[in-house]
Amino acid sequence: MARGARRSSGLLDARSQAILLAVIEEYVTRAIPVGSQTLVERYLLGVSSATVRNVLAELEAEGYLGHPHTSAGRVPTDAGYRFYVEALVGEHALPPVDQLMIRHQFGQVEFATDQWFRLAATTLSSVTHAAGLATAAKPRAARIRHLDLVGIGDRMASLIVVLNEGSVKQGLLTIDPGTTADELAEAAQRLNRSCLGLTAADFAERLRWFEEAPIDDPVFAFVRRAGDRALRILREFDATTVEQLFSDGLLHVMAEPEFKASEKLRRVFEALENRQYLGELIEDVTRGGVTRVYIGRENRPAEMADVSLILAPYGRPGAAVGVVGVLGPTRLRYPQAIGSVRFVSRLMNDLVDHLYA
Amino acid sequence: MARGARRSSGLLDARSQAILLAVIEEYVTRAIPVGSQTLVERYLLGVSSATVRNVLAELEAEGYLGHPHTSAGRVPTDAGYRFYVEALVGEHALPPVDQLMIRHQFGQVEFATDQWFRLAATTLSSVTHAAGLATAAKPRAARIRHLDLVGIGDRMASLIVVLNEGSVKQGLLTIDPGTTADELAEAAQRLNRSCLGLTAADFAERLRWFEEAPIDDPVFAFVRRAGDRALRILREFDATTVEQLFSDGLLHVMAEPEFKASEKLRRVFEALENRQYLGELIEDVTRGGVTRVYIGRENRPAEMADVSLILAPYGRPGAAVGVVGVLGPTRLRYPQAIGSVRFVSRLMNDLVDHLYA
DNA sequence: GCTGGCACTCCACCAAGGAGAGTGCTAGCG
DNA sequence: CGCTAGCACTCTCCTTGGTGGAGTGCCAGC
Repeated sequence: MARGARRSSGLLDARSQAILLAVIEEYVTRAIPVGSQTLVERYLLGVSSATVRNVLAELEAEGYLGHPHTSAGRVPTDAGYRFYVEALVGEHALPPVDQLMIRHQFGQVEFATDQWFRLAATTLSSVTHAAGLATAAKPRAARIRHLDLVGIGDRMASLIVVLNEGSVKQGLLTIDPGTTADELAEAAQRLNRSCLGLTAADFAERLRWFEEAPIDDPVFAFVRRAGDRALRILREFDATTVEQLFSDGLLHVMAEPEFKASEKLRRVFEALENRQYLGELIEDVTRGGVTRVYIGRENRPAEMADVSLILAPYGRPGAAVGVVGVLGPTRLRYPQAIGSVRFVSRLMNDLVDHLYA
Repeated sequence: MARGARRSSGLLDARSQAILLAVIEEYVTRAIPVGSQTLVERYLLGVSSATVRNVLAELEAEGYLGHPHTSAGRVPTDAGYRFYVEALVGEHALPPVDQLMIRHQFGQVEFATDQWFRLAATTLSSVTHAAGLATAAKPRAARIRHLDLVGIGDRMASLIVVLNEGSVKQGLLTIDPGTTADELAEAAQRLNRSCLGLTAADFAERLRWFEEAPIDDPVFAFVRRAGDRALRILREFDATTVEQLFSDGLLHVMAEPEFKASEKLRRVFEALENRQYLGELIEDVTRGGVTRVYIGRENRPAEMADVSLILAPYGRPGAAVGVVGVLGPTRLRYPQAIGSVRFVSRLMNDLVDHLYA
């Protein structure tokens, strides 16, 4: 029997696909289980509701649709969404007007690196009506581009570390009262000469070499101390998987009917807060170098079973990489969301490229 | 009639106060309206439930208690909490063990200014089980302490601006390809010489003075451009009321029974997101210089009618000030929360003081 | 002025029942 | 042989009505 053969192969004929598509789009917009009647009325399928019911039953057997209870309409399963994303729709480009608006906004912060990531999160959130996520671009191993020492008050100095990808870190350092600005500058210069372009590992080596130098020079002792502090900053930076995560619009998700009046979303937030899983995903995505979609239970943590994530990498694989994306209910406008995420990731790519051009 | 006189004066005798206290503490811990029976059973008041009922009726007439419906127990009103905070309990100091733990945590980030604020928010959140808030210390008018220019790639330079209170801002700048590190350093030095300690207004003046200098010197033109960029950074900094707001533990609030399954909290978040009202409060608190408690409807925006805020200033009024605090349901453990907030604000004070010692 | 007693009120909870939506199945049609 | 019309069935949702219980307000008596 042809039908049996098709079922086991997992392929769907055109009509089944059309109906699956209709179910998903209907469910995504209305958030209520969809029945055969509705489909016939709204999607002009040219067949009767009974026929549609037969097809729906098949789609359910294949695992693409589910049933909240016996006499309810159909709801897409994670597998249904997966098929939808991969075979049925792919990606929708952002409307040109949105593209223009977003480009404009990014244009305004072109020279303020620290705002890029925040803006990426905000933009994605407002365009997709889901939560927007963005991590700062982070190199696998930071290199020092520049060091500076600035006196703050009488017994404190601020150690400023500029990393190769352009981000700036800062730490405090105690100094002897009476240390002059010139002495600080001198110390900074010495450090700069000896540590430019070094990673934490190399820098540690270099400092060990310092260690063997004579101790009696007070400036030298200070240089060593500042070096230690810089090394610590560097190591802390390397150690964190997700340096900074910006998120915006978690409220949007909160407003979705499936999360109204429910404990679920709180769990999701909690899972997000500890960064563990997100860190892994980001690792995944940056390593893979392509946009990834994680639907519902495809997320390992149980708390994330009701949300989907779309993540895209940006940056230069050799130098520094980050991730942008959205988080929303599994009932997500995937084509639009994927398009938006990829658009923003390309924009971020361009911005980061400028830094290395 | 003495009772009538007392009622109009708004003063309460010892027993009424004891009962009001009992109602509030009971309600704060159990989150269910409290009846006369419960009070007699749990608080050993030495009188019968009927007497308690009479007192409760008086307290309600005075406006300290409310009634969800005719046959329900009593619930404190905002005025009730207000009286409780001002006349009945005041502030509870944090348990020494918590103090020690918090001091320890702050000790670990003593030299990483950018982590102070985040830690303050996190700490307050975990100690009070409400949302913790903290703004970075911000001077009324920023002054430049130090400028630096660092080449990034071939046609970009990072402009680093260290402000007087120690925070570091950063912006990008295009440069002519082939500009050497020495030229950048030279430009930075020139800027430093002429703008040290200036506010945005003074700096603008100085730059105007630059304007009139001969244009043909290419380094000079660049210095001018970098100056403009620095000025913009300075002005942006001055313009924002709340430079950075760290919050943590909004989840705690979400878990409270009054917000479970309700739209209310989402509104609160939204009201928080636009920073308008919070900015005003912070202005209030820093100007007043003392810890303030805003209970329920005392908050102007209607969305905030169900939450209370406790905010305390820290920093040096002349130099830089910030705010720490908590946000929770009106049903809050005020004494503990106030104590915690003030403790953390004192800690932050000490930290900031180090910068100016 | 306090207390015990009592009638009253109102919510929370549960069960019953009807409307509605949607299904699965079957017989019949082209 | 696939599609369709019809129909019985199922399950949710909503409304309705009834009950128990918690808590109040008031009154008479100590």
